[in-house]
Amino acid sequence: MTHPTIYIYNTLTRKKEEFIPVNPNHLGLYVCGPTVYGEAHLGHARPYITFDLVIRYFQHLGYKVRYVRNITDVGHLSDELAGEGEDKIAKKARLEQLEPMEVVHRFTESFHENMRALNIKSPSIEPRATGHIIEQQTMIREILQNGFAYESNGSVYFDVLKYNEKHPYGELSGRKVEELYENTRELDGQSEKHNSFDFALWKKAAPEHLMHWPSEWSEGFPGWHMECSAMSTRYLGEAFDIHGGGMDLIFPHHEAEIAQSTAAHGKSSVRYWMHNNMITINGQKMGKSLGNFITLNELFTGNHATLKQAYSPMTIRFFILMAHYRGTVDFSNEALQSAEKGLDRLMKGIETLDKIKPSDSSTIDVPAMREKCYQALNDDFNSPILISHLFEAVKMVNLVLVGTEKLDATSLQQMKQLFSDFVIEIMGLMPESKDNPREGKLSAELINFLLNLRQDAKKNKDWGTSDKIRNQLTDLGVAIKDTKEGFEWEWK
RNA sequence: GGUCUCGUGGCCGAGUGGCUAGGCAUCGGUCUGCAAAACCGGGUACAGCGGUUCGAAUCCGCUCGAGACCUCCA
Repeated sequence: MTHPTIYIYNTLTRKKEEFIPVNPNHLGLYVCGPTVYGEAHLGHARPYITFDLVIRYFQHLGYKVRYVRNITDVGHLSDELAGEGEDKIAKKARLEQLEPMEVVHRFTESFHENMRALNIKSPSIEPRATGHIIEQQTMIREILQNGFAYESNGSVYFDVLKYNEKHPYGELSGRKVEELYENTRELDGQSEKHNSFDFALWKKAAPEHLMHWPSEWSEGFPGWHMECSAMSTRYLGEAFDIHGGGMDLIFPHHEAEIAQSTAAHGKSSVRYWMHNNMITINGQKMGKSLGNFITLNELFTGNHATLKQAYSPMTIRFFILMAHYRGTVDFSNEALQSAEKGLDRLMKGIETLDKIKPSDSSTIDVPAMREKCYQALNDDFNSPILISHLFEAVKMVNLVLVGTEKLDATSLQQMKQLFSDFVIEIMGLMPESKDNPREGKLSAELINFLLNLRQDAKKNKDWGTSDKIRNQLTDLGVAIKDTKEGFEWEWK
């Protein structure tokens, strides 16, 4: 099977590179998943939607995809005080008087619900850090044996200086070890480390620490960056195609991953590093630490002071796809509303296709449009360009309906396939049924009855009655659209 | 302070040397009893200054402004 050439921007080289899979016709992709200690917010949606587009496109092209996205349920320190830092999850658990695994379970479920709502495909494997302690310990041993780590007071640290003698440290983030000397902040508990920029592979647990496992070094827990190295190797091998995640993970997380893998196996396992940019709000990064985030559930319900209305999952999805993944996206009600209307226009275009009767001839070159769509995606997954082509297609469809353009049976079928492939399958945009919260008070039959009554009134030029029905129903939340044939309506 | 990114029409957001991106809003038109909805169409923007070039939003320099990373972060 031959595939089109895909160009991917590789963070490592800072340019677009031709994608060549490690194994022909296969894609191995690892994406850093969430730390499940709180509800997912809008910022979390971005990488998972971005890489959902990636896997959907590769699958569309016929690649066999193995997509691994982890759940971090242990390990990342929450305090700046590295020495006394406690696990984020353990901390939350203590605050809420819950077992750590209870917290993990709750927010994992919530995360999954959000992902499902956004029509994000489930990964092939969703490994958990706590389920791979053995693998992480094994890898730590390899790094120790290769001389790139040292034990100190029950903890194991990565020896950045020693590593840097043989392999360049800082390639991905563009940092140099000499600069790290100047720029790394002095933290407590640094005495165990040879250098401030050394990072923990294994951490000895404090007595009150709830999550810990036995090891030859200490009763403790794995360091911040081990899980991704260990689990990506376990499920994708020592060389795989793409590793993705948010830009904020480049340093130190992904830099550390490269160092760990190289220290253990002699080479980095990743061919292409892909990083999505951040979502901003008022020009600032949306994030937990700044407290300026809006959770996905809040978006879906409109239940947040900043929100002027609720935004459906597909609106969020479309909003994110309207920008290229490497640019920032600034949140605003105006931008979301614009996305909502744009999406509506796109989906209406698909509905319009079903109303079209094929002509004898065609004035539209559908295969050429399709080719343009492929080109957009092949160029580093340029979804905004793809969307602009699809809007062109919508315009064509509308012009066919009006009679300005023509589609024969073959072209009509090709056009339907175009939308089905690119909108539904690849971009993952699903038609959404509008909520009808007033259904309890108003039934569809009753509305139809009233509108038929209005039709009769209109025939008799009884505009008073006709407008009264229209105005009343409008006030009750029914959007009436008069058409040539009669009327249509929907919940507003 | 160090490293890096960005500044596009009312708003969002593509585009990297010459060819109308697109969406939302607005305005005009079609349709309609009037509306609404829908559809069609118009408007030529690229922070400022200087340079390279036949030609720059696109390359180079400077200035101003915004942001990211350097600590957990998607």
